[in-house]
Amino acid sequence: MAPTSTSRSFLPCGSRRRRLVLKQTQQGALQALFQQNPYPGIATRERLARELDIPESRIQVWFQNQRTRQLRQSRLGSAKSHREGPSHGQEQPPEGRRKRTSISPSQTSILLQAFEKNRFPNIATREHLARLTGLPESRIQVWFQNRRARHPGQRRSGPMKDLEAHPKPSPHVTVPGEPGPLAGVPEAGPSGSNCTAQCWSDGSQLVIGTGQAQDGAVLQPAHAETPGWQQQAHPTAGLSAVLNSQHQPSAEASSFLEELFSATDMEEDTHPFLSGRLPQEDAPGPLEAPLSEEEFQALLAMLHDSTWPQD
DNA sequence: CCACTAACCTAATCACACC
DNA sequence: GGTGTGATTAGGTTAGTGG
Repeated sequence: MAPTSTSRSFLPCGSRRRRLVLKQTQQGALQALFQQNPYPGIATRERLARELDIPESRIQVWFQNQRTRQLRQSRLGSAKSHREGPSHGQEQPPEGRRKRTSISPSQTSILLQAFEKNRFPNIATREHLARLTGLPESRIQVWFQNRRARHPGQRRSGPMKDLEAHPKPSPHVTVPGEPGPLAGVPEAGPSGSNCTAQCWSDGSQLVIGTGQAQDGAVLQPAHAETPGWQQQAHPTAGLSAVLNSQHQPSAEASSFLEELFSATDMEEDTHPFLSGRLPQEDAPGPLEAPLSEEEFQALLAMLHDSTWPQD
């Protein structure tokens, strides 16, 4: 792993999820549970999520980080006597995993389009995709991770562009055909030198500040996880059914894809949603203004054509 | 300024569905 | 059994928070 000299120094403000600050009580509860079981299954994580009012994906991340911390600690302390590996000597059988999410062809299509434009979507983009697809943001994130891992250089039609647009020099991997850490991205400098403001008015309207082409993508603020419909993980819930019935390409889809596709070198979306705090947990809300599948596909095709002329 | 840690990443692997 | 892909893991890096 290269030390990422170039790193994501250009990571714009707002490219990450808002950092969660855990309360004492939340910390305590998590710690307590961690002692009992450092590898909680989906059911436990969901329960914790409800009880602590923290998105399940954040709980998952917290446990990941916590395990890392503890391993590191125990290694530093007593370089021995600590078994590594997930088994951790817990007697309880491993809890169930999250139910496999089934992603429909139309959802996949949306994700693929986004992927081809930007392999490293930031939180706002992921949230948007979550809305468009009806999938939880955390699943979108995982989808992109898997996709990047399995289709490193995959570039169906955007030759160079894609490369130059590479949002963020990947920390390590350099794939054949991959731009490598630099990619000549006109980065704006680390300290948000370039983060020209735009406002986000909670509705659906946003005003972009003087963005440059690269930052042209317009994005919504990052709302954290997506609770409501996200009951998907519930063992009893028929996820696919929910998804299929829920996923309806909406007007929102078109506007987002428009943004997505118009930002030719879009790369990492550099739009902060400055204005203070965002509502802590904001469900994406139901998809609105549905389009028919055909309309949506037509729209996609149209957008595709208009933005990938060279293919 | 600096330590801590949430968020994010890759790489490897497991798990499951489908052929 | 092979393939594709979602889920999870370890472990590393980045960047926000708070002392």
